[in-house]
Amino acid sequence: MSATIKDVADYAQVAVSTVSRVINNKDRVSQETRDKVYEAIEALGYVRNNLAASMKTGATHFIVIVVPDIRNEFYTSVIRGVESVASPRGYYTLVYTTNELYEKEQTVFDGEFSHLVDGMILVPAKTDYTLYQCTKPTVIIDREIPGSDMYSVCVDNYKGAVLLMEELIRFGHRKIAIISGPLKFNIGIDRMNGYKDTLRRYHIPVREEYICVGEWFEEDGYHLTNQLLQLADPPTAILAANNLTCIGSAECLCDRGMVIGKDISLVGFDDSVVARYLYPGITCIRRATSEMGEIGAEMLLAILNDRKGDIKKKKQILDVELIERNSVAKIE
Amino acid sequence: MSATIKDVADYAQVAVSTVSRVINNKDRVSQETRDKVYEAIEALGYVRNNLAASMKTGATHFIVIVVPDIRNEFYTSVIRGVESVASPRGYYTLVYTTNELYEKEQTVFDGEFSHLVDGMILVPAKTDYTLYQCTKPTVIIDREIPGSDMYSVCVDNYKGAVLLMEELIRFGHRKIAIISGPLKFNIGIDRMNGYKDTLRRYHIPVREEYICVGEWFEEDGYHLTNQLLQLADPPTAILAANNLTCIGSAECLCDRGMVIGKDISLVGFDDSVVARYLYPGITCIRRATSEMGEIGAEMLLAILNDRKGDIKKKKQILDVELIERNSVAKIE
DNA sequence: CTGAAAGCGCTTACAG
DNA sequence: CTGAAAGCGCTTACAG
Repeated sequence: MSATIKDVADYAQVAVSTVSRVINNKDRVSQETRDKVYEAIEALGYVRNNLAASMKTGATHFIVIVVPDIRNEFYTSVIRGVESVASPRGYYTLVYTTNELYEKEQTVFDGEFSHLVDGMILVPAKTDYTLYQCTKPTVIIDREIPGSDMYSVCVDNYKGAVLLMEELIRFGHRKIAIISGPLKFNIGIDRMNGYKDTLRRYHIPVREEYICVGEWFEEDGYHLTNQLLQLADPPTAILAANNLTCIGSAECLCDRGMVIGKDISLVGFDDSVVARYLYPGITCIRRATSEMGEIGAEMLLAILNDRKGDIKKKKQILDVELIERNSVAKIE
Repeated sequence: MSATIKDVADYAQVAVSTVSRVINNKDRVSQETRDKVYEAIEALGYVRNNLAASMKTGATHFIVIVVPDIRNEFYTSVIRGVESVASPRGYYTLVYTTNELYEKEQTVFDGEFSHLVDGMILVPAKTDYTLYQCTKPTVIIDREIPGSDMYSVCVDNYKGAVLLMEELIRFGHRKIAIISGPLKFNIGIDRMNGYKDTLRRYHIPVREEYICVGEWFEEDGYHLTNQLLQLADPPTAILAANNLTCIGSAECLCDRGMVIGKDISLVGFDDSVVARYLYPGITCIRRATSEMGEIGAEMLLAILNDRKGDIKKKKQILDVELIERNSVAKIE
């Protein structure tokens, strides 16, 4: 087994409390004994068991970021953002994937992790977070639970949808469909409202058959697109309300031999490798993903270090931006 | 603070050892006291501090998977594979990203994590792992350190390169370049050997100017492709030896207005979203990524649970497969 | 079947 | 400046 603080103390012929003092740089310790201790540590290859320490101090210096799916580049960007601020501050970031399984999210909240981490950053998959209030400090990313008062950082989803709609309308589209996920969180609700409000503002009738609500997955994008194309009066443009549905939609279009940006128009919420590289490039909304992670981590660390005062706003809303590519055809 | 085993014991009016027995299902405990304990647990919302428990038992039931970059879908697939076998066996999987920073890998090896986890799965970024031998049980994924005797699971890199080369040659190519990463690990060495050996086998001269060695990143793929195209006698086909260099190469080609599969041919090692969706679809080698994670996790759990006998081979080599798409032009 | 006690590897008042 | 002791939340022989 690896050496313990006791081994070091014996080797250096001092008390364990002295060893503890030098490795924690606390109190005054004479240079002489300090040297002896370092020598012992070196000789024994000692590395402190932080977990044992945390039993006394209460702080583990671990934070966990919980995401629904690690293969979605949106989440990995957020993770990178979190790590980039946590690491230099001396916090380890653990990644936990729920794989969209409710039981796994439950696990986190029930506290299995709560002894391991000082706080968490959460991209929730489900909307029921009452239970969640009672555990460690937490910051929510991306999805806001309507009515909750938790710390959170989101983007301006409404504006994103509006920008997309205005772009389509500018190109002459009036038969515009939307493919969205569930209307439970802000991300569903706000984007849908942006869609409908913009139509109304331009006096374009809202047609129920153009509004598709599935889950946020690729397969939903695919089969809802299929469904739209079978309509008697199919849309000329589709707004896919997240990265996966956009990919699924594009896939469906390709499989049917339709050329995006010519035969049909497609715009997406969220940039992605696919949106970027799929010919001819898909016009979409870019939001500050890694920045969401960074800001979320800043908030969490502020809470953990009793600097709540540093947080100007409990709920941050970041701006979004339209990336124009070539997926929108001109309608005469 | 949350309730402890002592709180539960007090509430149920039994000894802490008794509580420990019922939550661990050890020894005989009368149904009556068992009920009392469960009642107390319920009432207090007790959840056991596994970390405290691990101080006595020595087992944390955490494993960590260390990857260089969490945004690379190859790694995330491996992670999914690991999780899918660890989770049902009662192990938590932690993800740790080194972001290609040597110091961070060092950290893991130096043992900061070793008290937290029972074992690790590692996709190494650097080749120097002598130090690494002395910590917790470990399984290496993807990259083999030449000469090491560690547990590992890799793919048949040599065969992959050969399949790609034969495909190009079948289409009439003789001026074939390769873009590779460093020739330190098996993944660099074996693929390069597959490239050269196949050329020789078909009596095609190996031209030094067609052999590009950079890092494994997108930007390397980009600028090495640029370099190749500026040659007096540029290649008609490029073999990009991993997913990122392939993406970078494709990007460069697009930026120069060249049509892949017509003006030039490109094949890649590793499938990816981009290879799949980038018009016209890039022919590449698919390897069993999540399976690598699964097998690695199986091995690690076998070691942790004293079932080393279940491991038939200390070093597993998985097969690869050619995915034909439309990125190879016919040379007359 | 159940309890009292020791100990896992640390930290932190409390003395000196 | 340094040491002895208590305690963090558990588990596990050892008694009874």
